Amino acid sequence: MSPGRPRARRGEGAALRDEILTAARDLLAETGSEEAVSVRAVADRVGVSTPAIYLHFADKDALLAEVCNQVFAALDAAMEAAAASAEDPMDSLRQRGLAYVQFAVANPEHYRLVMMRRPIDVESIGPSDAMLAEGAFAHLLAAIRRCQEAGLIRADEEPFGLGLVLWAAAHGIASLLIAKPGLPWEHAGDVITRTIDSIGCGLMLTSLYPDYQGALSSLSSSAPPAKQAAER
Amino acid sequence: MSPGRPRARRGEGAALRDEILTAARDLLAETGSEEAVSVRAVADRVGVSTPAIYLHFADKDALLAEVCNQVFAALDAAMEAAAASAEDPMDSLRQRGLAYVQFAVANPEHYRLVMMRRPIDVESIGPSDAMLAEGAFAHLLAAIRRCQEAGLIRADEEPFGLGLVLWAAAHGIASLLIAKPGLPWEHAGDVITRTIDSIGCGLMLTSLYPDYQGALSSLSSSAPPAKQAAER
DNA sequence: TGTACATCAGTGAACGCGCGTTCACTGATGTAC
DNA sequence: TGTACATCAGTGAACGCGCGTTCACTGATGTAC
Repeated sequence: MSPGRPRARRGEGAALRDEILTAARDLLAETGSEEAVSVRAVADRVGVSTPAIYLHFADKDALLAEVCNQVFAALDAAMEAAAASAEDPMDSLRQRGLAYVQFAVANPEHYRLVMMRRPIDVESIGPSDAMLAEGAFAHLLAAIRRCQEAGLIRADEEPFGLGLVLWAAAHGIASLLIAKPGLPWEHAGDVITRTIDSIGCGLMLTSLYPDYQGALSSLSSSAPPAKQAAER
Repeated sequence: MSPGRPRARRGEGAALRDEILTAARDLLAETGSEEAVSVRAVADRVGVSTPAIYLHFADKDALLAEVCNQVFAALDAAMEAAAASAEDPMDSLRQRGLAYVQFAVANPEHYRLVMMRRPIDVESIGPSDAMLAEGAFAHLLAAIRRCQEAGLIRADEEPFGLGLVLWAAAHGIASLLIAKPGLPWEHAGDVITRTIDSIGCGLMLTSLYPDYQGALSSLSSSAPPAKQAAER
């Protein structure tokens, strides 16, 4: 910190705030460890003394909360970009799922921060109201509604419930990839597409056919001879 | 620690080891926070001085590793018990999934410890070799094979890949419930069964019908009029 | 145009805290002779 | 049967560390008169 960075001009103190947030994000990415993101480490990386952080954030939690908001925004942007190239409403859900997992794998410690942490405030914390109200989840719900309007999912289904199902499915793969990198993920791509296909087509089936068991077994009567293959 | 617990007899020092493990598990459950499980806190709860822990465990990591093993064993036991009452091989998978999520919700901090932690050792750690070799995952693979033998899933599918899909699906719900308790989970049960049904029947469909898209649309031609419902 | 002064954007040093771990020790228990 | 002694199962005090946060301060920047 010997030479240090130049002191900001009168009205430009807020510029440091952005640098602090960027430093925190970079530290997460480079160290791959939330513990490495201490107030001291962030200040050091910016080239500023430790107490300077407190000129811009009330405390460490406030700093991390703002990082969370930025990560959620980036996740949303990634999913929207992927969905833009979708061919139809159902493919839009699929592309979102793929983009979700890819984002998590590309930014594991960021993902861990926003989706795998113990909630600080057990009561009040929805999953960051911003995410629900205008973020990635809201966009997912809109995509589900478009599927309903296209007749691909029953219109009397509650989009919120379906959204949770899809979110949980994508989150399952993403967080398992992050928490258990030692698993033999050679065919991780297969697991992802397989899950998405299963969930997607299972969703359509159970949604279009309340009696999906019957539909399935009527299909099974003309199914390929899986049993014989098993008996080889 | 003033009166303390009686000192163990000559050959009985190992009894303290079990008490330490139990104390660590109880602390996790009661505080709901891994940070609360310090070597000091564990020793205090057992009624023993802090260095006494080191007579039975090389360091804190070794202690936590043993707790992990116990939690994995308990998870396996819960799933096996649930599967015992299954009606058929497919229902066995379903019961395992339900039991998995129930275990996680009932023991959130234990689940977090074994399934949501950053891996200590990035390289060597498989997901605890014990789990893969003889634990819950191995039992899941066996259950999948029984489905294949019954002709419910194609025999030429790789059970390991399907196992990952199912594990990820259950883990998705479990870890989302734990990490985001603030979400409106009023119908958590619906999300669970909905996911299990979707995955299960999607798995059967995509597995029995490589051309599941065709099968789905042939079904769709005789589908209930979802489109009209959407147009009301 | 010059100067006193308020304010803004920081700094350096220190606070108390809890942590994992180590060290030198103690005292009861059992065993060898 | 008695006693010296090795060992086992611990204890008490202390180590250094990094953490979040606070306090009193400094010095450049702009403004009022």
